[in-house]
Amino acid sequence: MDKKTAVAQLGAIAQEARLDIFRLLVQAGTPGLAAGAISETLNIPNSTLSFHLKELSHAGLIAARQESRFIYYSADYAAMNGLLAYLTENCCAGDTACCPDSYCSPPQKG
Amino acid sequence: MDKKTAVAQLGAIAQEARLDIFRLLVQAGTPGLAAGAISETLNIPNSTLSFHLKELSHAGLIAARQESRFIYYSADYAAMNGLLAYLTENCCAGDTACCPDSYCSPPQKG
DNA sequence: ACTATATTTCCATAAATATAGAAATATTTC
DNA sequence: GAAATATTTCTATATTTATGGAAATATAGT
Repeated sequence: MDKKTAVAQLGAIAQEARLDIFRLLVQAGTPGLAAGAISETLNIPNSTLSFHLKELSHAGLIAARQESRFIYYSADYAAMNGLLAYLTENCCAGDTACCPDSYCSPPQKG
Repeated sequence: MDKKTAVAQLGAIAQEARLDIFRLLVQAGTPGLAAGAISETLNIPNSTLSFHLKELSHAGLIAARQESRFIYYSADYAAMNGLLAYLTENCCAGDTACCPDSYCSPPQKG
């Protein structure tokens, strides 16, 4: 994981609207949701939503796929897991027991 | 986990210098590091470092403890794990098998 | 109380980001 | 090809954030 990438991805979700969007997609699973459905669910105007979707997409946290007139957005789970692993990498100098939950991770390549 | 808190915490580490600082402290373990040691290790001017430490601290991601003339900063692992759990909460509508790694989590209270 | 060390606050400047209406683009159906 | 639906781009404005030098504050030893 590249540091610039991590900063971009964290910045992408460090914003209320985008955090809502991302979590909604994380919970929606691989099929994802159409832009209109997201807009309705979260009550975000189209132009604003479009701006935020582009930010998330540009950061690599979500993917878009066109299907007829709709564009479906879905969470990129591999990217999400990569980011979480980067944050917890080599936690407590490798002593994973120091973390109460299961998030500590050994060092990653890259 | 409160949404505003999550945004504040993500915003705190969505910045190169602060991400470096946070990861350094995550790896340093519970004893933490003195401000001067962080400044030297990461080559960040004192005033700039102080600003960033305050941001991280205010977001609740790190804790400070005074010891003689030094102020030791350390990662708040519970906060970190809470944030990660918030991001992955109810991943894929509860089907944790959809995530390749071990980050998916069931819904949390709050 | 003087000196040295550690850290923070003050300040001004520079840069990045969020918002949403209106217009534009793309796709499907008739 | 016109009408309807879905989404994006353009635009302007308002707000937030990052940087580091210089001065201020705090703690410890002599």
